[in-house]
Amino acid sequence: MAGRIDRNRAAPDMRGSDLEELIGYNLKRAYVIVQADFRASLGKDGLAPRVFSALSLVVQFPHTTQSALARMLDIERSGLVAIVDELEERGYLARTAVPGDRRVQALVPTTAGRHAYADIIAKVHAHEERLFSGMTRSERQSLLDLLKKFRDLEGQS
Amino acid sequence: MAGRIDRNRAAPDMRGSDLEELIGYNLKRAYVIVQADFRASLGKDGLAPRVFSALSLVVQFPHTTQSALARMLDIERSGLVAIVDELEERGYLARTAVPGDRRVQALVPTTAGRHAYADIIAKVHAHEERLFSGMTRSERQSLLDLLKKFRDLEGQS
DNA sequence: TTGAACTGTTTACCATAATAACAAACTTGC
DNA sequence: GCAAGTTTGTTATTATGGTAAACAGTTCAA
Repeated sequence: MAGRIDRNRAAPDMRGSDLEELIGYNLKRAYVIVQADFRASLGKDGLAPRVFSALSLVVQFPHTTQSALARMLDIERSGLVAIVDELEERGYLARTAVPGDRRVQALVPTTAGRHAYADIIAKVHAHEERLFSGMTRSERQSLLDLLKKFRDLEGQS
Repeated sequence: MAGRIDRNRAAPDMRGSDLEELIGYNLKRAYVIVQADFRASLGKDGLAPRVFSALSLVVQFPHTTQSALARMLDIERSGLVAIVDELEERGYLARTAVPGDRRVQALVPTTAGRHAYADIIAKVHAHEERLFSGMTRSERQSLLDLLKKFRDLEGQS
């Protein structure tokens, strides 16, 4: 144990490092964990997080346009095309013509889409329940509230 | 205002949606905001977040190997090669031979690397200070603590 | 001493996203 | 009414960040 290079297989302890005290770094690490578990929970052929979030909004706010959806998700509308394509291919929504404006196509969930969403949101809730089971209800609520507060403060881009 | 499709340019209000109550979704949105501001704070030719985090650990834990560093950052060691290459090209660290094991190359920060890191960490602290200025000191500490607690619980992958 | 394991590395690949350009459709100012 | 500007959905291109598989050289353990 003298003068040897540390060659442990376990992750070395970084406690007290600058990194560990940065919110940004911890946010990223936490996000990676949650995202990986989300995917695992929805299975190999499950919806990717971004596709899920689009479906969620289409189910809860039917007849929104792609542009409006992109603004809600805060992504470019060009990026939404592939997401909507996938949801349409899965039969979860339809692009429907809007009388009065031939540019836009309102996004309408199908019955299958609403049913699939009900199943999926249940799995997602179970995933968060399991993943955060080591934290108390009030700790989870605090975390959620703090994240929302931060987004409210900085989100008016 | 009757029967018309919502065509506002501003981001529609998603308050009360399922998405807004998911920790994972809020985590991601917060992460995207912080990461974008991080990059903006370090400028066009500044270090990317992952390169910064590698430099941080090399400065604070000199003579670690690439494998150990990859475990600390929880990324694949193949992915670390390009990061270490960049830091070496910038003259911030050196790969040095380790007597007794010709496989490993200990990562040692240069004097320039330590000075650069001091500058950069100051900018990073200023960035977080500015970004979270809408939250009280104790709110920020709570957020940090909750994120660390979550990582501690789930991090033993 | 032979087989297993570890290190750094390259190559290939995948996922997520932004940017730029475009045609079609709509709106506005005159 | 009409020209100029704007919005919508779309494609193509590019950047980024990461994993997986394979490999040669080296070390370790039975």
